Amino acid sequence: MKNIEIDEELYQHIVSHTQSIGESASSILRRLLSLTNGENVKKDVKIDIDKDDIETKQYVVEEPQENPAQKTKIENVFNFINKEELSMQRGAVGRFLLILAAIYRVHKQNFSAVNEISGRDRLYFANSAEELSESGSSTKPRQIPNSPFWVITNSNTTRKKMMLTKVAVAMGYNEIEVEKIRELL
Amino acid sequence: MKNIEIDEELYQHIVSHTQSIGESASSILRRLLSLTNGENVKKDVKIDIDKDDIETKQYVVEEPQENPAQKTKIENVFNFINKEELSMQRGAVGRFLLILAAIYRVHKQNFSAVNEISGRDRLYFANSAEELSESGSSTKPRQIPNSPFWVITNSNTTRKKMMLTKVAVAMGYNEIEVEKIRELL
DNA sequence: GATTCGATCGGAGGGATAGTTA
DNA sequence: TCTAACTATCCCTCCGATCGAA
Repeated sequence: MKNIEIDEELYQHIVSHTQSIGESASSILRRLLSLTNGENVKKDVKIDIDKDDIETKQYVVEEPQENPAQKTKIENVFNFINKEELSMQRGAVGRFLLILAAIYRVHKQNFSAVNEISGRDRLYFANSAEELSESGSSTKPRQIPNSPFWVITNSNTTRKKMMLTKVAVAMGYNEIEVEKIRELL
Repeated sequence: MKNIEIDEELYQHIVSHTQSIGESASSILRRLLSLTNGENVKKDVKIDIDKDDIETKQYVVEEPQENPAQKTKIENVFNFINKEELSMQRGAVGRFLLILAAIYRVHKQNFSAVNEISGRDRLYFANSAEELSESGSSTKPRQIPNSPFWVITNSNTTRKKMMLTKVAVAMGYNEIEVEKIRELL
């Protein structure tokens, strides 16, 4: 649980959308932000069970699709990638960030695994610009759009591709899928 | 100010939509909940003007009266403008081109009127990079995306806004609409 | 003078490649 | 020592504020 500070007016706005006695701020906000059930369910049981159980639960809750577990996965990533937008970027950095943002959207839950990916002495990913700046010089940290994650940007395109590869692998993609992702850069 | 307690996941969701360094929870939430006005607006102009002026400004800028012809026109332009895409551009040039591209899409027929818009000795618009290059030095011509038109790009932001204004006027927009367009930059 | 306009030039971003380290 | 992996310097391009010109 986290505490955040909001202004009076916003508070009243949230309160006014209460739909049941004793409803929590999280619950109201989730409804207002359309972040309903799916994620709720996982959250609600976290208190009682351990990590592994949660994973199991998730699979139950998530799409019970047949075979194409991988197929839907890659399609999801590409659903969040606007080819037009990608090709519009003036350099590899823009594309890099867009691809990472797409992967983040699809893998919010375990995206933090990217924090394990790093170079010999520089960090590659972190949750703040500072951490990255401190791990090397001129690392040029950039925030992955709409995510709390940051990446290092000072590297050649080859290394950016390697980084993408590692991220894709960490998210569980297979060789072919990884190749597709890396080719987007 | 009020404090509310929310779950970890919801917290991450909110954080991930931060759009500026040090942005407050209220500000992010207001954006996500489309509660634009209120404190946000006031904040943005606080530096320059006093409270009374703010109130006035707000009322003026709000509500674009219902005048069917104008309404549909402005809606058309905005249909072709992806706010996300705009805010993603790293500089004014990117936004400038995107806005012009949107106007072009809506006003293909008489867009060539922009060729009349020019500076003291430089051309501002033309149908080729060469024409623009020849009319001045380091004019940095860029093609308006998905159009046969080119614009000069070497100018300060103020001038780019003026150029947008002239284009909007040439396309027949009224004062309020022009202001909305120029504010996109 | 006052104002508008042009384009130079300082600054930031991008990323290949020279240099460093294991 | 040689090589592979990694870092970050440094050159190039883009941006656009600023200041000189008209």
